[in-house]
Amino acid sequence: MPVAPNSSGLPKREVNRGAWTTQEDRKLAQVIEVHGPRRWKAVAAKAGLSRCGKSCRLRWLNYLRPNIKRGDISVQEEDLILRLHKLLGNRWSLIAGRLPGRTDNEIKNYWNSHLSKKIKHKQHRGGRSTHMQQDSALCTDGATMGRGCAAQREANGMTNCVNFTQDDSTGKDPMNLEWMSRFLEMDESWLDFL
DNA sequence: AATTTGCCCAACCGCAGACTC
DNA sequence: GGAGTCTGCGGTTGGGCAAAT
Repeated sequence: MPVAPNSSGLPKREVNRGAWTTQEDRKLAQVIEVHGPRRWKAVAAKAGLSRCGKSCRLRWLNYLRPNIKRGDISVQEEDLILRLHKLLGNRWSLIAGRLPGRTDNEIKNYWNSHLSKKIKHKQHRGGRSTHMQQDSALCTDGATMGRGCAAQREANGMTNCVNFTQDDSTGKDPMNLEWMSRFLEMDESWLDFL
């Protein structure tokens, strides 16, 4: 009975899974240093790792990439996440793109473990006037809204006023959190139209 | 001290769009 | 234009750990 290939094309049995070892990290970092962070399948092969390309990419983006900030999300960052989520929905990569050094995975985890609970808790205590509550009114369930809600807004041309790209996700973006925070304050006005 | 429960986060999976031939 | 491959994204899972019992 042949082993069914996974999405990377490699037989499941031959692919290493689970936590990365420091040795694997080192090998991956070395290859990326030489060949750059692209052609992930080739990177995995060159590094001699029994990992699929996707796994290598994820490891690089979420852990090995330079300028990564880990843990200790500040109050300012948290506020920014809340505001951006209100505008963009579960578009974690876009939100992460506005938070230098933060990854989409980290923000997604932070949202799911901290902020979504905060919002629920706040909602439970009554009142629907804060922007956090508006958020849940816009997108009833953060976990299921996903691309749909944000895509809907894109279809309505609502993201035109906020031209987000991910090119600056490495932290080179000159825009700082304070600027973005102030911008979002202004931008909230369009929510009244919803 | 042992077991259970709940939380956090790294990693995986499936899908869709972009790219290449 | 179409098929195959690659890349990026968001949702979900499961292992490890700490707190609670």
